[in-house]
Amino acid sequence: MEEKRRRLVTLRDVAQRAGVSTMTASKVLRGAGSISEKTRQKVRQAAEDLGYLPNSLAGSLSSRKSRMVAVIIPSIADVVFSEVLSGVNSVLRPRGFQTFIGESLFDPEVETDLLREMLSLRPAGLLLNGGMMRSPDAESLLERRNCPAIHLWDSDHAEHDFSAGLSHEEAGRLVAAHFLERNLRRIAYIGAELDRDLCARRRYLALQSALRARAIDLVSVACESMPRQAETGRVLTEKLMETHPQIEAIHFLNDAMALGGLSYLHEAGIRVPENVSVVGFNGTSLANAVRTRLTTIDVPRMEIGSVAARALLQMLSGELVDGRWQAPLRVAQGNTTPKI
Amino acid sequence: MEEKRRRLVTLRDVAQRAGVSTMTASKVLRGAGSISEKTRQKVRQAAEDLGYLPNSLAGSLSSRKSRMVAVIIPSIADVVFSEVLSGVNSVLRPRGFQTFIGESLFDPEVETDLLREMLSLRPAGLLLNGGMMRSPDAESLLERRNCPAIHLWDSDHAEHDFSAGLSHEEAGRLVAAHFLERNLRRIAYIGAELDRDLCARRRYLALQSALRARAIDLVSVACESMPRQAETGRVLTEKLMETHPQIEAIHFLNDAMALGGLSYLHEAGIRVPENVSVVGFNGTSLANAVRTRLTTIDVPRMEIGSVAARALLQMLSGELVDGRWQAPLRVAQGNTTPKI
DNA sequence: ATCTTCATTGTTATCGATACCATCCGGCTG
DNA sequence: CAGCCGGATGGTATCGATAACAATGAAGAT
Repeated sequence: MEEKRRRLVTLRDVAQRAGVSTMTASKVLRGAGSISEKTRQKVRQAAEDLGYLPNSLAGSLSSRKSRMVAVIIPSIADVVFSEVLSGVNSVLRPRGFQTFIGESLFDPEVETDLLREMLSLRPAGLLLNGGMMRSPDAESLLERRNCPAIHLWDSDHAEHDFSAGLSHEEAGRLVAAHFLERNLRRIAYIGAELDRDLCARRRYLALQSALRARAIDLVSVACESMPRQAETGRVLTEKLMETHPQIEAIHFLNDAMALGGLSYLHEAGIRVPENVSVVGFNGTSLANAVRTRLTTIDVPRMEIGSVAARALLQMLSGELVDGRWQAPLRVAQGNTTPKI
Repeated sequence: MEEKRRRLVTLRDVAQRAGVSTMTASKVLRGAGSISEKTRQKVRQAAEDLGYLPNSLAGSLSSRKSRMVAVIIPSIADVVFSEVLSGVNSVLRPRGFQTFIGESLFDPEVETDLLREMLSLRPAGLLLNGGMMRSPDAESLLERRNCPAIHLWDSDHAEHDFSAGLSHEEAGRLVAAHFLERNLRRIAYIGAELDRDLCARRRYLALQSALRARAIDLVSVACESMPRQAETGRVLTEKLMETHPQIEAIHFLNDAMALGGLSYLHEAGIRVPENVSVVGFNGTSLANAVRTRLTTIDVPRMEIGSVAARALLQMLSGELVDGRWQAPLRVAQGNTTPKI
């Protein structure tokens, strides 16, 4: 234990061993400035001999540059966001950037705290999940930031410097169109935590208003306090079918909830899609794994992440990126809605 | 853009505005030392007026302490690890620690790079996923670290300062016992990427050796290059049933692959569990969501994360934690294996 | 009235790097 | 041969905080 607390090797130690100044050693190890090949060798050798590990706290403080990128997403355990994250990582990691992940759990307070802590580390860039309530404190932190900020997941509103995501309104309309084309009229929506997830809410509202344009009322069964998981989908579907036995089609907040719903429908002897059609959202690998291939909206999650990351890199290299990138959306027809 | 590059407010600015020394301001904002209430007020007011955001790079450099914890897991997009991560976060976040996440993708090279970069940030602690190949460079980096390190996911071997995980050997034995109790004799294993995921491999080997003790040969169908997902499970199950049509039971690497397998069996008209029994691994929410409740091994993933995080906190506060924590395992009987 | 004493506040050095600029020196130009 | 040039190197200040200790001053003790 005592041994572990020993002072780590510093650049100065390396320089001394190589018989050069710290400045020279610094340049060699960063690959900056012009240094003779002989000196480079010496320094590199010394660094290796001593097992030198640079201290990037010191480096970043001094140069006022860092290779850390802060990312705030609602939930790590939700496949949807973790896949966006994978996309981000796949671009940033190979370029030597570290991503710093914060989990807001859809809570604006937590998000504000995270933002404060992360900005304290003076990251090179900021990736934020869109579609959340944002506290005034958070807004003011964002204004004071001195790094590019990119908005993920939501491209309906262009906030910050760049947005990469999908149009949740379009997604809602796509579902409406899908149902209408199939002459389904008695339609329901099942969701959860809509008070906090503004993106999901926007999909819901878009579906609702598209239906209302055809004089159709959308039945909604949502629970703010239950998790957005299969079990919740199951429970809410049961509740829906009891109160509205004549329903013909259900759109779920996500695929997991849709699967839960399917499982209830099956047990209740309700046939899909003959009696009830089901549409999920996300196009997760689940959707195809089950016996009944779920009709859902495919979202290119990895791509959203990688596009956002690339935009960030461009901004860091000085190019003035601006605007937004909108992911292409499509209905992936499974066999939980009738084919036409 | 120009505006964003302005110098941020420093502690000195705050101190000047409050009419005190930087040291005093520092103490107030950290809540250290003894400072009069009047001065505290002044400093806090000044900090708020200016929108002061501490620079933790400078703070950590100076105090040689940080509140960053580095975590390296194989994959963020895999629910299994992301749930462990959520457990970690749930403990560390409320205590003001930042987790720094690296994704190794089961690649030792990547892991080594990550380790180097993360240690460069001088984290307060290190959480590593067990059961991976580790390069010699990585080993030497680990030896030179000056922070506590904790092993996640694997508790068969106690490495580093503490391990929190499960016994993969026990898991393998549990599955063997489950099959044997049900008089299943023609048994197969389906997995992927076993060359890199040593934990999964250990489960497989434990199953194999437990069966061999009863003179039973385990049939194995594994593919190193395919992802450990539903689709792979489906494909490999098809392959298995073609070559070994007489098989009675299959254990899959994880629940997702098991679901893929179930979906194939169903389509091929093979009845579960009458003709073939299926056991997954993990106890993910999927397992219960589908019509056929999957028999699987329940692993308390969140708890593994939170136990590890608590152990880390204890070590940071000076208590000499040592040893390991082993997660309780149990077979969750679904209806993909016969009841007894 | 003088000396402690303790709470409060300030001074200086340092953490480990990089930025910026000065210096050195061998070779080339005129 | 002086003067200039540019590649190679080093010196010093600085980044923005904290550690360690010194200094201040008012209250209480003798």
